[in-house]
Amino acid sequence: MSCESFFIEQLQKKGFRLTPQREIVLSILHQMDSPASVEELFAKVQEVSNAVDISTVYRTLDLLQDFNLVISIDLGENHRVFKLVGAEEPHLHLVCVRCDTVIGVDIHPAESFAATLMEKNGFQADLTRLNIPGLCKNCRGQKTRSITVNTLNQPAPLG
Amino acid sequence: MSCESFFIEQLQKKGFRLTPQREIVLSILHQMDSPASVEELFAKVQEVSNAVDISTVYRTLDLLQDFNLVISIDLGENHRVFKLVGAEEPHLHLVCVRCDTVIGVDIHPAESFAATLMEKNGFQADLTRLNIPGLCKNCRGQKTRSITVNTLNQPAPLG
DNA sequence: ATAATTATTGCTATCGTTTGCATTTGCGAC
DNA sequence: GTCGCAAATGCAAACGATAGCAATAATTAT
Repeated sequence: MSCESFFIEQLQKKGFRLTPQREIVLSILHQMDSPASVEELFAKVQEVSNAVDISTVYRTLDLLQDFNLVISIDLGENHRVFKLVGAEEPHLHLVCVRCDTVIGVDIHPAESFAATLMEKNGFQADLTRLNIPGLCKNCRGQKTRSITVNTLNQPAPLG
Repeated sequence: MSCESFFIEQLQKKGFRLTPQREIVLSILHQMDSPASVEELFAKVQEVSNAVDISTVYRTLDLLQDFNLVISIDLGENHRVFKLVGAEEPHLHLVCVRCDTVIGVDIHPAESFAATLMEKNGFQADLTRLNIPGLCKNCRGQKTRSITVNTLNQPAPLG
């Protein structure tokens, strides 16, 4: 697969090595159909070989992120998930703060917004790393929220 | 100050208590002129009273976030900073991935973009929690980047 | 003012992630 | 193939952040 061949190519270019551990982690990422936590990924890696250490999984994920083959998404509450993006068009991610679903969407609607930021602030936004928090279609429909959450969502003070 | 009075009001409303520790943390946040890490905040808190535990600082920051008086910004690399926003208009944050500077900007240019997301994806974006990664004016000018970083920033593979 | 109630604290243990280091192993040179 | 070197690994220790819990202290009722 070309995702693997790109990985191998990148490794060789940098003088890094192709190891069984790295192949396993990449293949597991391929199997996932939604972004997965380290815990999930490590569990699946261990099904293949229980000799692989979790620190190697972390290190491989870092490497894949450097290669832009994987992105990580912060779900808040110290919850982070990883997603293989190598084969896809660049896109941004809508992250539901309620159910943690991640939706990849076309990057183009954001480009005029990015242009405004550049014009007004001289800031060059990196839309491929942009994760947008909010409520997905499903969760938006569900209005039953706990009292605690409701009362906390009040307007900010004035001074 | 009205930020403090809002805090006290919110505490009373929920049956929570105003403690010296909470007052200290809030006053330290007031002193900071840029977003600060827990490490920095805790150091300053200890200058006031070294009896305050770091877990209390964490808990107070959580509480202030629930009250929408404080926001936290993920700088990546497991680096998180906190910023007092109680007195400000809601705005979004431009986060420089190079120097970690955080710039607060007006939320309005993002609203048409948010409208597009709602229309196309049924997703209700929360712009007040939106942090946009990219390069700030200063860092955009500096083209001298390490070879490692340059070679890593290559287009994604096709398949 | 005093007592009762219960939120909050500091301490400790724990969890998830990272780092240091000796050992292993991939990979190029021979 | 074998050798040599440096990258990568597994292990264990360290680190930042969190949770449990007994002791403390802020608020309410008396």
